[in-house]
Amino acid sequence: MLQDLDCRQCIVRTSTCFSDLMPDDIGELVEKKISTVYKKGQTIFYEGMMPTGIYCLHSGKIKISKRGNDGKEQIVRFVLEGGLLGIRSLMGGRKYSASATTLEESVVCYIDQKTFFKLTTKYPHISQCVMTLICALLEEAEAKMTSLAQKPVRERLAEGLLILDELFNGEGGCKADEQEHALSLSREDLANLVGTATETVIRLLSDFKDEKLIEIEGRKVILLDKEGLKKTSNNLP
Amino acid sequence: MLQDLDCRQCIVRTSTCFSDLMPDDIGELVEKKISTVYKKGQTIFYEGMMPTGIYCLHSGKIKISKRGNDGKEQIVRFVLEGGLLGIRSLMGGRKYSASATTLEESVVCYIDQKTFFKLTTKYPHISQCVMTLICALLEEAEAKMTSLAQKPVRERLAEGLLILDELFNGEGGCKADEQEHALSLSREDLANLVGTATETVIRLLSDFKDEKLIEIEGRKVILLDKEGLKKTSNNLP
DNA sequence: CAATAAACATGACAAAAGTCATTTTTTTAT
DNA sequence: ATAAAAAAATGACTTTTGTCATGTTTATTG
Repeated sequence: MLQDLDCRQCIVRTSTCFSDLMPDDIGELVEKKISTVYKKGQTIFYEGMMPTGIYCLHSGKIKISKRGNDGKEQIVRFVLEGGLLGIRSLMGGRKYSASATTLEESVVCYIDQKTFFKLTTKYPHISQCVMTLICALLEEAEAKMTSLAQKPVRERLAEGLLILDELFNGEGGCKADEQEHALSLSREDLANLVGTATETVIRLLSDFKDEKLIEIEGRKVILLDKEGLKKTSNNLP
Repeated sequence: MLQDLDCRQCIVRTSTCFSDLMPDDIGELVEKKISTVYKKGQTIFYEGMMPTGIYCLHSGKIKISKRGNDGKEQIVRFVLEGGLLGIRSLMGGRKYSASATTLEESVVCYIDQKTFFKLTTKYPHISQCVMTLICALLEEAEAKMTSLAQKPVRERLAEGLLILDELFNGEGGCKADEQEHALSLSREDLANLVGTATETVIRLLSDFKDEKLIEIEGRKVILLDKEGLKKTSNNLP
């Protein structure tokens, strides 16, 4: 557990709904928040639990995933540095419908619901901001539903790679020359994101490699030809 | 266009977020709302348009659907009597990401955004209620994503039939004896809901009939054995 | 630094689901 | 009521995708 994080400097404040707070309220956050370091692969909350507050991702990367009826994992979305976790469930007053697991070492701050709701009451723009956030998530979820329902795996995988690159490697994704950036999800995670079997992902990745769309270096996938991937994802233009 | 609908009596008020309004505000709604009768198959708004207000479904049934990249339709959800249409897009300040089309003759009331936002400002419980609504939609969307990604078509179709029955034939669905109630979506709509080809739906429905799970009367589908359908949907318990 | 486990890769095969062609039935409109 | 159109049904066939078995490489850890 970390005690010395100062919310004043935190990326969560600059990138999400907690901007424009008065000094006293930030002070309360600094006191009340509980910061924890999670190692890669640890779970912050589990599907089925009742939320008691929200989590802010100070640093790291997190996957949000559900389990289907046969216990198979489905990755629903990712949360990056500066993002919020578990607001949907808290605001909706319902159990977590998915679990949150770190993809790499991450620092997460917990804010109990009382403190959080005190803020939303005092600052209506927070609620407004959260609403906008959730609306965007719903729009994305519906797009993904359509993809899963209509596209063959090959197209979904190409689409998934592009989305991951955009997400993990910043706006515009990874530049062609700065290839240090690369996707390092396991094949299994990739399969659970795209909705297919691990073996199918592996086969398709090596197809993509043959077609010079990507480069494979161990577990890392480097996107070589994004235009080509876009075409094979069937997302025009 | 209808002029004589009185919002005081409207099911939209009793079933959604517009309860507890002061008489004057209801009066304004009665004046400002624009009511329109849509015939079966007509579209209320199209994907890509910018919302200018919200729609309330006074009576009828509506499908909300997107088009995939190949133009194929994907049904995203349904709205029934008393429901709201297009709030997600209006609140999120974004274009409609799906279209709304009637499944039967429907009466729809339009409320322009100015009037609507005046109400949300005056009555915070409306925003709160809309938030809860959208959170529920997101939870459903994520469940459906998982279904589409993981379940074979047969299971999804059984699940779909049960959901439709629950939705269209009231809580607990259609009783075994009152078989006047029945699903009357076209096979194509069913396919676009479940994410498969029309022929596959037809074949599976006739399998279900052979297995005495359903009865087929022309285009109508009557659920005979809901327990059995639940089993074949693989949703336990 | 071995030893063990985990992740990745590939082949062979089976099952699931889609496509296309054609026929039958139902609905709609004249 | 009847013609025309739309929806439903069925068959034959192909493609896609999943599963299982097995080998190989890469990480982890005592």
